[in-house]
Amino acid sequence: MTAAANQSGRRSTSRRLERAGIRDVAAAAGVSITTVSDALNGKGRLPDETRSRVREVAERLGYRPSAAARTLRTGRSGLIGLTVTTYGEEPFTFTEFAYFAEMARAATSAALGRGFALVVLPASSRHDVWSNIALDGTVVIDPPDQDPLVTELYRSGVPVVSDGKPGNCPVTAWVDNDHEAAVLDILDHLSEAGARRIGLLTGTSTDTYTRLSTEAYLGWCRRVGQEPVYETYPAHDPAAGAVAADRLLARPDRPDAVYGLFDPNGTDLLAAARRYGLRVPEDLLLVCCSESDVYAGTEPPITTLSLKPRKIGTTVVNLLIDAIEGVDPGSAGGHRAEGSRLFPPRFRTAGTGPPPGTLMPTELIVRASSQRRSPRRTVSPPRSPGGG
Amino acid sequence: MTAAANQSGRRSTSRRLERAGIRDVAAAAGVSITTVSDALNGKGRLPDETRSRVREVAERLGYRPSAAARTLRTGRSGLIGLTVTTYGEEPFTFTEFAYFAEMARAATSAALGRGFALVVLPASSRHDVWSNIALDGTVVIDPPDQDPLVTELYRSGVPVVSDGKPGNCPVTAWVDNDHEAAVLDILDHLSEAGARRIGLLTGTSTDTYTRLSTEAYLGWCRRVGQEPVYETYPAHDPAAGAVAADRLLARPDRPDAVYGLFDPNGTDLLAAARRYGLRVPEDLLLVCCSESDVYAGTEPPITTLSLKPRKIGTTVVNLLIDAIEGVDPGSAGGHRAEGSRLFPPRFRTAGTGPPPGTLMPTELIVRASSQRRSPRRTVSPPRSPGGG
DNA sequence: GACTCTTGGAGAAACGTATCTTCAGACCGG
DNA sequence: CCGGTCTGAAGATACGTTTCTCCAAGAGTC
Repeated sequence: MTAAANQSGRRSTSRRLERAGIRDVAAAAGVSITTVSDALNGKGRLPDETRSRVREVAERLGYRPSAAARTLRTGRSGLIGLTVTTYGEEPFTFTEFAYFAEMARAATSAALGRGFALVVLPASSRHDVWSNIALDGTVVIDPPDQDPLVTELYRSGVPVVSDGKPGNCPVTAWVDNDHEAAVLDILDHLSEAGARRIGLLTGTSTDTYTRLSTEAYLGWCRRVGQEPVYETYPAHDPAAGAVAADRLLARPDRPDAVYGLFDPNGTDLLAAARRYGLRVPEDLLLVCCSESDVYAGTEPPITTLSLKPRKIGTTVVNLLIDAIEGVDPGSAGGHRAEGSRLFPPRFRTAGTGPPPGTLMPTELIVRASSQRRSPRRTVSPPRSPGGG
Repeated sequence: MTAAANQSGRRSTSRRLERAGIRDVAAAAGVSITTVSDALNGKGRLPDETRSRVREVAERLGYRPSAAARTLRTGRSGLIGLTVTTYGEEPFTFTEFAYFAEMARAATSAALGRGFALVVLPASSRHDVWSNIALDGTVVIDPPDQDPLVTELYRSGVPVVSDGKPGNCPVTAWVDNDHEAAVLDILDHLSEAGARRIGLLTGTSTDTYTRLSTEAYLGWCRRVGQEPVYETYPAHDPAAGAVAADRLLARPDRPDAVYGLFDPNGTDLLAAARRYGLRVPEDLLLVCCSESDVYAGTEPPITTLSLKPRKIGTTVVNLLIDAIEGVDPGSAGGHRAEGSRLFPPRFRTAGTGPPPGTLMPTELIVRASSQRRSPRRTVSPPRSPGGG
C-alpha cells in the first residue's frame, strides 16, 4: 500500500481535479496497478473477491482507462479507416450514391459488432490527417490503379482490404462482385425479353467496375454477333448522364434495350425515352444498376441490378478484422463471410501469389421495364426456377 | 551522439525490422530526439539547415510518428465522434435519410479541413467501443431528452455539440434550425396559395424537431382559428408513413393542403392523393420537408423545405473544434459560422446559463405542388422580394 | 575582460497503460 | 523436515512521443 499511496500523494500535489487514473484506483483499493489492470481486463490470477472489489472501486471513482495509453501499449487502436475514393476532381463522393451509403452503413455496423469503430477518411485527405491517426487497418473503396495511398499503407504494415478488385496496388484481401457474370446475366435477360439490339450506358473512368462491365458487354456482343451500341460519360458528373442517355437514344442505330451502369441512368433514360416518344417497355427495355428503391415507384418500375452493398461492406470489414486479429480464416475462429465464396481466400504469406479475393453475387430485381410478356409481374427471381 | 547510438544499439538487438522510431532518426541524423521532434514539428530554435537535414533523414528512413504516442503525450487525438441517434428500435438510421447523409458528409469535410477526422459512432454502440476510443469531442445528432450518453460525455470533460436543440442534457453548444419559423413560413405560403384547411403529417417521437414543428402548427391553428387536422406515425417506420398519409386524406374533414414533416411524406401523400382522385395542386396543395432532389422530378414537382444539412454539419463541427481548441469564438482566431447567428454564442463558463445555441435558416424550395396560380414557375425564393 | 543575451541543442521527465518477471507464502507429499 | 507446486500480487519496464529545464559556447557591450 505504501508505494501506491506515495505515488498517489505525489500525483495529487502535482495535478488537481483531473480524471482518475489507474494509480488512483490502485491506491483507493489498496492494491497495485498490476492488480487493477488484471482485475479490469479479466487477466492474471486473482480471486473473484479481489476482482469485484477493484471493479467496484473503479466504478466509484468513475475510472475510464485512457484509450491513448492502451493503444500505445498494445498496438491496437480499435480503429479502422474507411477510405472513399474520389471520382475525378470531385472532392468527396461519400454518400453520393446509395451504394456507398449502404456499404458504409453495413461496414460500420459490422465493425461495431466486433468492437471496432470506423473513421471516414477520403483518399484526398491531407497527409497529416492520415498519419495522425492510429489505424489498425483500412478499407479502401474502389482503389484506382496504382493507388499511392494504398501502397504506402500496405508497405507500412497496415492491413488493407479493398472493395473492388484492385488493379496494381497490393492489398491484404479484396472483395468484389462478379461484374462479368452480372452483365452477362442482364444481357441474357434482355435477350429473352425480346431485345434485338442492346445498348450500354457506361463511364469514362478506369475503375474496375466500369472496365469489367464494359468488357463483358463487348465480349458478349462479339460472341452474339451484335454491333456494340454504347455511350460513355464521366460518371461523377450528374448532368453528363442525362446528356449521354439522350445521345444513346438519338443514334441512328438506336438500341431497343439499354443497360445503364450507374444509379441515375434509370431516370435519365426514362426521361430521354419520353422525349423521343418511346414507350417502356414496349419500345425500349430498361435496366440499370442501382441500390435505390425509387425505381420500384417510377412509371413504369425499372428493373435494377443490386450489387448488394450491405453484404460487401460486411464481408470487407470481417476480412479486415480477421487479418488484424491474425485469424487464420480457415480455422473455426475466423468469421465466415456470408456470401458464397468462389475463390478460397488464403491470407497473404510473404510474397506468394496474388492477394485472396472474394466474389459476391449480385441480384437482379426484375420489374416492368424489362418484361414485354407480363408487365403485371413486379418482382421475380433473376433466373428460371432450375437455376442455382 | 554516444547516447543516441547506444540506445539505437540496444534497440536493434532487442527488436528486429520494426518501424523506425524517433530514436532511430535521431541516431541516423546524429542529433538528439528533442531536435528531431522540434525539427519535424516546426518548434524550438533550430537553424534551417539542421531542420531540413533531420527532415531528410526522417524521410529516408520512412519515419512515421506514432499517433498513439502523440495522443498520449499531447492529449489530442484529432478524432471527433459523430453520434447518430437511433430511432425507436431501429439499429441505425445513419444515411437512412438524405438529411443525415448530407449532414455527415459536410461534417466530415469540415472536420478534415481543420485537421480532424470523424468516427461514426451510433449511440447504441457497446460501451466498450466508446470508451476504447480517444475522442477530442463529439457531435451528437438529435439527442433525445436526458440522453445518458451525452451526460456522461459531458461530465467526463469531452466537449459535445449537438445538432438539434437538446432537451435536458448539458452540451457545450448546439445548432438547430428555426423550426417554428419554418413551419409558420410554410403555413403562410400555403394560405397565400389559397389553402383553407391545412393538414399536418407528423411523428410520434419526442425529438425536438417533431415537437417544435407540431407545436408551431398547433399555435398557428389557434391563432388563425383553424381546427387542427393532423395524423401522427412513428417516423422510423417507412411503411407507417404511407398508411398515415392515407388516413389523413381519408378524414371527413379532409384538408386541402398538407405539410409532411418527413422526407418520404411527399411521395406517400402524392400516391394517396392519386388513390382518392385528388389532383395536385388543384385539389390538394403539398409541401414536405426533404433534402432529396427527387421531388424536382415527380409529377407534379413537390415543394420542399430544406433544413440545409450541409450548413448545419459545417457549423456544428466548427463550433466543436473551436471548443476543443479553446478558441474564444468572439476573437479573430475563431472560425466564423457561415449562417446567421441569431443567438450570440458564448462558450460555457462554469455553470452559468444555458449552453449557447445557433439557429440556422431553412430554405423553402417552391415547386408546382404548392402553387395554384402559375404552376409553370419551378423555383422561387421563399418570401416576397422585400423579405430578409 | 567580466557581463549579459542569444543561439543551438541535449537530458530527462512525463503521458497511462499492459505485461514480464519475480517473490512470498501456503499447501502437500514423502 | 524439506523441496516442489500453486496462488495472489507487487515491481519494474516499455510503448514513442512531447516538452520543460538546463547548459555550453559565441557574440556583443561597457
